[in-house]
Amino acid sequence: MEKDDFLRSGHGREESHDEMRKLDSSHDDSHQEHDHIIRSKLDSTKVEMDEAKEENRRLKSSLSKIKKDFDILQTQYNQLMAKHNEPTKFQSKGHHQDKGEDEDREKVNEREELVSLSLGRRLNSEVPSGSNKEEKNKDVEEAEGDRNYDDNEKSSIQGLSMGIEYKALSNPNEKLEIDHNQETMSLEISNNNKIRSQNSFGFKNDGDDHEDEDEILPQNLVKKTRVSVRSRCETPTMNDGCQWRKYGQKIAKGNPCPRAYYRCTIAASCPVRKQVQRCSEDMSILISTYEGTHNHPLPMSATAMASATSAAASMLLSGASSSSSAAADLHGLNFSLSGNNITPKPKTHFLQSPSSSGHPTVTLDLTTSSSSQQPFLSMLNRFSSPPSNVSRSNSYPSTNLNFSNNTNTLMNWGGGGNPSDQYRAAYGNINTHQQSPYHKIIQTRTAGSSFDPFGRSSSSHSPQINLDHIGIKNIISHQVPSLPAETIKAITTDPSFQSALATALSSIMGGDLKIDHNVTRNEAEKSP
DNA sequence: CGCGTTTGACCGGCGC
DNA sequence: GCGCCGGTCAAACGCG
Repeated sequence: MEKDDFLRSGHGREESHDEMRKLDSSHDDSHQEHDHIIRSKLDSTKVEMDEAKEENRRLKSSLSKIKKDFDILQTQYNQLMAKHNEPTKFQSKGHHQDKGEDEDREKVNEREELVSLSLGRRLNSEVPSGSNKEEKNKDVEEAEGDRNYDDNEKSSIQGLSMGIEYKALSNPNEKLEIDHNQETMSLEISNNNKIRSQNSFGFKNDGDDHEDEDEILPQNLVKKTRVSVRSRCETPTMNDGCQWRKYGQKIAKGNPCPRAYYRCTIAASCPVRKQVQRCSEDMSILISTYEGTHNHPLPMSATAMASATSAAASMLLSGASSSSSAAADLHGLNFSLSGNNITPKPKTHFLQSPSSSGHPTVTLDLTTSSSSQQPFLSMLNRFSSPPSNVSRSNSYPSTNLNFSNNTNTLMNWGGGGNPSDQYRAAYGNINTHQQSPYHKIIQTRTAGSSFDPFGRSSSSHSPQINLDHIGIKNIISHQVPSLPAETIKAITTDPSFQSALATALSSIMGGDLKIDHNVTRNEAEKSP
């Protein structure tokens, strides 16, 4: 039936063309021509039917994979929930090193092997100085509770946890095929703070678990963690779809270009700040640095960047941050990691960038030219508002979503064409109940409520899985260990991580319909 | 007139 | 304690 809808929706225009032609032919009274037309029409329809069948088959297999993944995650989630219901099991152990503790540790490790993009950082100042294990358990419990926090409570737990609706790619390694754009990107992570982390992949940064027990208070990290995006951008600012108000400008030392300070104005109480500065070495490079967590739903046009930055931040927190220097490829993103306390910065201009201020900073470097980086950037652009040089009255974000049918992979937003057509392709299908292959996904996503790509899902009823609860838990403290590059690569190339990130991006893009429709105004940001 | 930007003043952290 | 620097504030200003 989907196939029929597909055929009807996809080829209606052709049919009407043929109708016209039919009329013309009847005018000529040429039966031969008429037969020929019908035959050719039959042929083309046949071909299209075959294509539709093929498409259908692909989608079916994708669906089954998704189902399978979902079952697995569901099981794991249930296991976690069960474990969380027995908190004493972990808490009462303290520093004792007995066999039971080892068992618990194994369980924790087992649990942490699950897919997660936990970016949670908490402002709670009552973080006990107890054992790491206790803190870890507490983290899990708090993460569990995050979903239920209201806004007030959120303010005290400004996590970067990504509440991600489960909508996995059928294949984590599937590339996001998106048409090309002018900008390219890679990801670079630097960390100016001394950070030690333990992550879900079963490694620790070094053996000094017992030294430096005085960890950085989470609130410090919340305040200081930043995600910096470097992009080649001719316009004064890179439009990320969010709404910003400039509140200051400063000439930073070492860079003749002024640094502009923006704050998010979508919500009055939104703590998110952004700094925009041109790179002194290459004026065509724009460095946008984001800090904080949106405490409100974002327009779809802003979610791509927000999710990208949150994903990058997750890497920072998941141990990748505390690395020396490494690089990896993540769904077309080049993740290169650096900790400037350990190794020379791979790019000197970082010293002049806003990330040099001592904050743990994740930098998304969109400036390196790599075809594999195109998809992600295209994604950002696709969901961004028109350039800021368009008239402000017309600066509502254009959603260039295209869930067109002629896709070879599950995640294909390509197709180009004019944005309104793409919008129709994406939403028209939904409104007219002509199911695009992604209709169900969109519906599922729409069923959920708002989503904060920087932070957490604000819905507790939607069929979302906050990956906070199913995997990586990180403990960040003062010391920057030197994580082997292989380890970092292992993180970023981990299929689970890739899949989670891709899922995050895809779910955000596919699912913020509700949010987007609620957004009544989203001006393109003005140039500083 | 309202809203956003500009820009000098101010504040706090950090290093010496 | 002092100076430097990054970051923020808020009055003045400009624009639609």
